Amino acid sequence: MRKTHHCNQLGAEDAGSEVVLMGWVQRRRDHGGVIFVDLRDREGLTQVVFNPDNDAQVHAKAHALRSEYVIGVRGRVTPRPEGMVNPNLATGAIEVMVSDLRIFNPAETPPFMIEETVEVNESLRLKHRHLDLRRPRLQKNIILRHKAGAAVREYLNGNGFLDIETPFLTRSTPEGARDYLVPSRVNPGQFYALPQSPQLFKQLLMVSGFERYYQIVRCFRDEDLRADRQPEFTQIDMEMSFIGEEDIMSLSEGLIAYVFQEVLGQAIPLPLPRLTYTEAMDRYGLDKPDTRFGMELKEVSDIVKDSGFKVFADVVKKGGIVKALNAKGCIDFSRKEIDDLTQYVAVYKAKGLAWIKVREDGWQSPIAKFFTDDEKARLAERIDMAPGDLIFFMADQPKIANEALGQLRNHLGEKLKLIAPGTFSFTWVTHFPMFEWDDTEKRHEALHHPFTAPLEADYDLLETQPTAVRSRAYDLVLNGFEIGGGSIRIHDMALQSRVFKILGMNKETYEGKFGFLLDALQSGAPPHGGLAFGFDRLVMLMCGESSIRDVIAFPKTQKAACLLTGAPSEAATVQLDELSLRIKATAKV
RNA sequence: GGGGGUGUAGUUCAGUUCGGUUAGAACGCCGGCCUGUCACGCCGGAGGUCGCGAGUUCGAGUCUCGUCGCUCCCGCCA
Repeated sequence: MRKTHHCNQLGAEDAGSEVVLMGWVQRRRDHGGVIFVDLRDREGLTQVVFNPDNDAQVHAKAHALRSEYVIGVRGRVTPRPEGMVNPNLATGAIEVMVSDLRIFNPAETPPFMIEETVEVNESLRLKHRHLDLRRPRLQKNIILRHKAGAAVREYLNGNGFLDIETPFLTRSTPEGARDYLVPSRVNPGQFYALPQSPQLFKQLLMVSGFERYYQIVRCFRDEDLRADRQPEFTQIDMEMSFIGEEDIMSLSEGLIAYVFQEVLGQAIPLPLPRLTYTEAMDRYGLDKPDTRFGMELKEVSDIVKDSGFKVFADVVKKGGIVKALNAKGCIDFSRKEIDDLTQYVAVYKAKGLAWIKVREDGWQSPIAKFFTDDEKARLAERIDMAPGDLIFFMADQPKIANEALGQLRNHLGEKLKLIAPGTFSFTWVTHFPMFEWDDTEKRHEALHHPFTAPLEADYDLLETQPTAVRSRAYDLVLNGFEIGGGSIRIHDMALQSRVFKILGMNKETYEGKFGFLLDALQSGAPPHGGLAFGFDRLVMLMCGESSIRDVIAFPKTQKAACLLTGAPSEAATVQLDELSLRIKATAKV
């Protein structure tokens, strides 16, 4: 018996032919006489029929069938009787009259139904992931993921990129995320690190002259998990030589457009819109703006800086900003709803949330009395107030005010249903700052990574005013998610050394950690740059999912555990001995 | 490390407000009947460590404390 068709293939035109189908019993409907079985494989469902008049022996055998039994059937494709066609099924015009049945394997009753209709607790799904993966949603997601990966390879192969593998057992580097460490047996007391990304290797491949590299590659970061963050995740990693921002951005856009066209049949108009980091922060408060809806932020610091409202005036005097968000037509928000929103922004360290309800006959607001008529008029114009509007104000240091109001904007966009389902809204964000001052560590940190090139126009500011230096980094944002990011790299040893110094690394430190990179930069390094896409996030958005767990075949829980295999687990003493490791007594077992 | 949500039958949930008889429903499962169903139908049945552990109480699914899992978020994530 050999499978001749998938369960989505047969139609009226196949009537009369003898076929063999194999798959799982989705559902059985036993009428005492005739028995119907919906047979499922990865492609679809076909109704197969056991009729005692046709073959009493096979019919008797079919009584034993239960959900998820794995069977093979041989039979004749038959048009369904008049009025029995099922329009909801791709193969609904026909059925297969079974003449031979093989039960390859019976199955226990599954812990949850293998169908879409029930939402099942996620820990149960993860424990029985092999069963969860049988369900239509994950089947669809995993297949879409495959198609997206295939399209990526097609596009990059066709554009002169070489797929080159890089090591997983590599060296721990300072900065960035916490590394996953792997002890070395042959070098007691020493460790490899799993790569947070193949960053340095791909730069070295450019130095080696490969010109265009890509890899769909696993990366590892030992940080706390989120709906869009797993400890191991997949990047589409790319690097190119002899190029600038424009080259890599247009190539990346082309890749995205190709993938969306091939996988979803969706045309993405190019070029994609661009925002500078400054514009993004100004208009959306976030460096990964959700551009699927408007409701942009407006800064009003200049209007309120001398106002009688001390909270606003003082914030501006201390270098802070005051920004406003106009929730159009939301005047009917209750006191409780506004309180809830205040709670919402408090998560982002906002100290309060001032508001104004714009009525036909004037403002209703706890803060209205503090403003002069002139200030009111200017605010009304700046914020585009109209009767029925609800205005929110945030006054704080720029970082907090932007973050809190930007998150509030996203929250309201969802709450007010301003986002049309199925929308894909891309934007580039460019000209990120090079450095950020870390107040805890009392030093500058690279916003992107230490190998990102500064904008040439800002070289002079490197030592004098590091936080004003803009970088040649760019992120690609889709629906408020950072789905990709990259930069033009430093290909000059002297410049790289200056950047390391600003990051607070002395010569010994960076030569010890990155000596191999500095050597490479002096060995004839071409100008180069690249970009990496978060493949899981991209696929998640393409699938319309809200967690990357739903596009990863075997994901981990928030505690970084695999409920299917039971990883992580304790190691045997013999193994630890071989690795010269001992577990601290204080470690929780 | 912190904050929120959640855990009751195989599954999804109700019951918890205000402690009180034998913890319910739907789906699934098992058995019987049924020859045109496709979420088949009808009849019958089984199935519970109320996450776990303490405590309060005459009595705890319900109250208190602790603990564990899952989840969302903050911190963290070059």
